[in-house]
Amino acid sequence: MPKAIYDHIYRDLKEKIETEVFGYQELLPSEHTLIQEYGCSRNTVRRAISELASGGYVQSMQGKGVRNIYQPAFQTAFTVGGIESFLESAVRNHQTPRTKVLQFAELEAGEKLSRKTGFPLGASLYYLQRLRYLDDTPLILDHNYFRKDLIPGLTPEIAAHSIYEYLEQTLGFSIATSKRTMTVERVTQIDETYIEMNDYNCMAVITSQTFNDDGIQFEYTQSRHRPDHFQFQDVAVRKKTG
Amino acid sequence: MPKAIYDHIYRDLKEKIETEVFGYQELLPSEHTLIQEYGCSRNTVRRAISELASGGYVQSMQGKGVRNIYQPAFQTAFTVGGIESFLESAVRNHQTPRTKVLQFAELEAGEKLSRKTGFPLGASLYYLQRLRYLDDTPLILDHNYFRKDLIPGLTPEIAAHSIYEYLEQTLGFSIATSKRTMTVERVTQIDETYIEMNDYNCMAVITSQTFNDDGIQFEYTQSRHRPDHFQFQDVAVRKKTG
DNA sequence: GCCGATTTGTCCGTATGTATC
DNA sequence: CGATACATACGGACAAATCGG
Repeated sequence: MPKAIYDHIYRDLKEKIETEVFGYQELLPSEHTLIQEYGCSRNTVRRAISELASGGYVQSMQGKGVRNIYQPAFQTAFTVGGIESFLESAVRNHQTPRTKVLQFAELEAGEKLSRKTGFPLGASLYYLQRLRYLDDTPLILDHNYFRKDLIPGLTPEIAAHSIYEYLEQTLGFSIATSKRTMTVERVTQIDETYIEMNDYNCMAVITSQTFNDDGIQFEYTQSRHRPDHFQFQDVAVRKKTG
Repeated sequence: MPKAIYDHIYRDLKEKIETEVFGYQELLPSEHTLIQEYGCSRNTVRRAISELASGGYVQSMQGKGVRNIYQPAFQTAFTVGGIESFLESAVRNHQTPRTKVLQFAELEAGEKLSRKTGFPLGASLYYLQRLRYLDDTPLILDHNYFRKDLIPGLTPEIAAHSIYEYLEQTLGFSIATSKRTMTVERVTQIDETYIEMNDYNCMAVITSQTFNDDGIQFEYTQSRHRPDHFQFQDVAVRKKTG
């Protein structure tokens, strides 16, 4: 719960951009002006602007100003921007989520699994298979591996609701960084068993390693999406070559 | 070409992480120590660390330190992290790139095209269709739209080499922000004409809008990849809910 | 549990450089 | 050329979280 000043300014400017108080291609007020408006230091204003820039809202131009590059018409519904649980994403998109736990097992990370997941050799893991429904249509098949020692008391009931909520609310444990890889893979027997593929022979696959706020990896997940309901957005900023 | 101090520190620490001078899960030297080592201010050190964090190299923990979360074994070859041209990406992955220009046309942005691409209504555009080979195998089919007024003198010959290089080297014009969307779509007739699909009936599609350093969108591209050679990596950081 | 030392997080004010207009 | 705007960097202050004694 950041009540930091820079975060307040960030949210305020973001909202003004989203509601088109500042139009597309317009310049934002100068740093000097914003300092007056918010009654804070230059660093604080700059931090807020810098976060807007990394989110693709604005672009700073030395000597010129800060341009709004946010196009409201391009904001599509089903996004997977930051770290977001299935439940949170569904709610944000006004969809009804449901989860069916297909498998709930415990196992140990052998050499092969350790190399694949990034968990230390011999780690005790939960393995879950979960089918995710949106508005009663099965669309996503998840294979989750969690470190057992970091998630005490995980049950199929919790897994059917929201593991992230359990982590954050009950265990007071927060998610910090997630490294993800997106690929396209052929459908498997299991995919076809649970998901109506409509002739698609591929799945959109997100493989992720997730770290808690101590920098310890507690999750490895392969999330297999039906292609026609998959979308992933991203903003990249070019590094100056030097 | 940033010769900024923070960038020097960033690169230095990044290399020490990549070459395992700092091991996975270890703590980096404290800010205080780094200040001594580099003989600079705390803000400068913090900026370097902050960039490492957003790249998924480290994670800061208040009161504890900064943990290295970089796993060398997980660095796969074919990545599409930041903004990178086809040519640059191929070189980085030690592959031989080749481009064949299939179409080179000029057209005007009508209402439909304007809505699709984000270009202003009536803008004069170049439309290109390009087939991209890696090690002599056709793998990617690009549909590019460029704003003609921003890219004077574009020719099929330039398009066959590298448009980005032309922009940066010849026009002295730099790329700043790119907004991208990844989806999976069914193969089209055109895809199948040029790319050997091996029974795949989908393509991995990256749709991107790219802005120059004046914050003006100069490009809209749909890049269609054969699934078995597509991979996209990403690092996300969880925002504290508040 | 308390306290002090350490470490990161936030914020301020200022100075100087660079690019634009 | 001077004025404006963003970029980099410094040094200092205080807060918050952690850790060891």
